Amino acid sequence: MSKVSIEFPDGSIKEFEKGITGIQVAESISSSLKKAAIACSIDGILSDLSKEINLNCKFEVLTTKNEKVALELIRHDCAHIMARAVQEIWPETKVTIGPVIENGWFYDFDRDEPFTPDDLIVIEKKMREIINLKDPVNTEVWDRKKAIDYYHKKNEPYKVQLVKDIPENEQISMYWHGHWQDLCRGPHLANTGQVPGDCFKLMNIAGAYWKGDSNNKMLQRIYGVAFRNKEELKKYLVFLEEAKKRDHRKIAKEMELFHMQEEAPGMVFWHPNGWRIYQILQNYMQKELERGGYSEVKTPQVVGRKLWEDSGHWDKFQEHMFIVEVEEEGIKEKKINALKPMNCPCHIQIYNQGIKSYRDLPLRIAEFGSCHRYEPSGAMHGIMRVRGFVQDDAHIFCTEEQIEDETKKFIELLSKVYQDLGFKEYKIKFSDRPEKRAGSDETWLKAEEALKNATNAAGYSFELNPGEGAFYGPKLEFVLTDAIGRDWQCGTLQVDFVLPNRLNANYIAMDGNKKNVVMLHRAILGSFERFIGILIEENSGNLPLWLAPIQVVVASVVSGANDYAKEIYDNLIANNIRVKLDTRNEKINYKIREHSLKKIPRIFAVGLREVENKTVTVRSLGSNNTLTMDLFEGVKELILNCKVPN
RNA sequence: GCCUCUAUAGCUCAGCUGGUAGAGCAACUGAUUUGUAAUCAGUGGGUCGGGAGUUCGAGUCUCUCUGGAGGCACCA
Repeated sequence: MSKVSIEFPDGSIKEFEKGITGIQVAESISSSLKKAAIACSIDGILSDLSKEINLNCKFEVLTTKNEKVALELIRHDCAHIMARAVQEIWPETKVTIGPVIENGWFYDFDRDEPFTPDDLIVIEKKMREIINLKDPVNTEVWDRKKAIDYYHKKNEPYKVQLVKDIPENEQISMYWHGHWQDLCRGPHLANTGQVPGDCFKLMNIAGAYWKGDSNNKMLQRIYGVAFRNKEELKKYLVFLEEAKKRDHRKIAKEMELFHMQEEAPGMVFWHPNGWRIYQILQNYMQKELERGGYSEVKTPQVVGRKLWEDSGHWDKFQEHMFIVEVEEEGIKEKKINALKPMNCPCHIQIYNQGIKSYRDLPLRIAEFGSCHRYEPSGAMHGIMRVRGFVQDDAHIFCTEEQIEDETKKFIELLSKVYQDLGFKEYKIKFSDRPEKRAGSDETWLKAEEALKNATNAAGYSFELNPGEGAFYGPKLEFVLTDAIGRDWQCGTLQVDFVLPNRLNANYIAMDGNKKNVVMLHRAILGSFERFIGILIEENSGNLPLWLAPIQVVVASVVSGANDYAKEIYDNLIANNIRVKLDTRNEKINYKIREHSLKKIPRIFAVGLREVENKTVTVRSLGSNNTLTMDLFEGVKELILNCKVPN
């Protein structure tokens, strides 16, 4: 009998008899090479191990070296096992797709009855039963027509559609474990028993449109998470619990930052503490913008319909604007206005006052622009996505030649600001032309190239986000994540050749001819609301001193120290420190606990010892140690640490 | 907007299969002068998100509206 040689990832090569099955291979190798999951690669195409091996092939064995792949396979097979479980319990259920995602998988089903949270428990139980069957996995490549007929007979209309959508040059690969069948390109574990039965959990049920299109039927999606072992699963679930504690909506209550209520959905009622943070941020941004060569302006809230029609926003976003109708004297028809959903057309109005020369460019117009958008009810999320918000908006009017330099300057400014605010890492995404757009392809190409080249020239890399650009131009997105890892676009830079043309924003070029100006839309924070939300979650509410609404509490230990405490308080007030005085007749433990829960970064505790020695005992949030220092030194140190970054 | 879930005192939550609401914290009053994450005692506070229905009777069941959560879709 002839032999096959198999190369393992650790470099070793072993010979096996031809015809050996993948499982036999797995069983014959040392446990260090063997992991729960094992897959093989034949001619570079990953396939399952249960297939007989008759060729010389290169194995990819999933050892600890390749944990990532192993985990992918576990999650992938969990999706199949879950779909099988669902169909075994509710045979009328139609299956659709079930990909691996971060931390787990989901599978979309079509079934008339909705799944309930209790059903998840039942499904989980069934999944464990299936795992215990250790059904071997089989795959076969099928002819397209055969597959379509098969799914027709089986009454799986979604699978028929999926097969039809597979490109002509791709194989139709069919997959079985036991008698249960699915359409899948693989790869898979050798048998269902290789999924550790205690390392997955079904998380939640959600609606999702077939093919992601809201015109299609809504399917029922079940999300699950899976890990290599019980400990990792537990770790993940603990992480989720911890992340909930960092939720900005929860912390905002604890710190008394803001509230929202039924009468104004999606609008923020800022309380003194929250408004403090807001103002500190705004003052900081103002200073940075001033230094960056921007001029601040203020434009109207209510603007007539015509301007939005001219800009193209009316056409695309009409239903998402707050419309203000006014009955004007002597005019029969009501005048239709919109609460401004953005600032760009207004800034162009300022630009358009008077004739601009190339010598005026680049012209940077900034506004802390209050905007209102009638967001769909399901889109709103705490203060991260709201209907009334303020952008740190600016538009840079420049020539084509200036795009690169302005992009570079902008990214530098943005990274400085993010650094100052404690964000060392952020994703940059590049979004190019969407399906529905204004402007010619030629214009788009020009804009996309300009933005890409400028970003590259500035030394930054980005990931592609195809088709996600604004309707008037491509954009760079600067993405931060919240406590549970959801992405939020904060900063943005957009190149726009379209709006200046629609709204006649021109300049006189060096050669004396009139030219359309180029407009760069940009924001660093994005909106104060979203950014503050992210800031809270990033820090669990423990803001750096310069951003904290209350920086320090002076707390007396006994009433005999109250006068001294007041003296320190006055001193700090005079030094512009945001300070509170606590001379209540309470134990110092009580005061420490209360102020710590409110996330106040520093506590100055003073008792009779401090009165006598003219000292303060300083406690920093999160530290169990206290430090007694000379009063003068203590105040000096505090003032130094409260300084706004420069 | 769509799917699922959810809404009980200021906050966090309990209230089983329907019999007109409970706890802790907070608040208020009094006592306590206290050394780094809760001092003690007492008092007040809700008609159970709004509306309708079923029922002798609804916080508890049904419908509907509104808000919120998790997704999907959307995101100028």
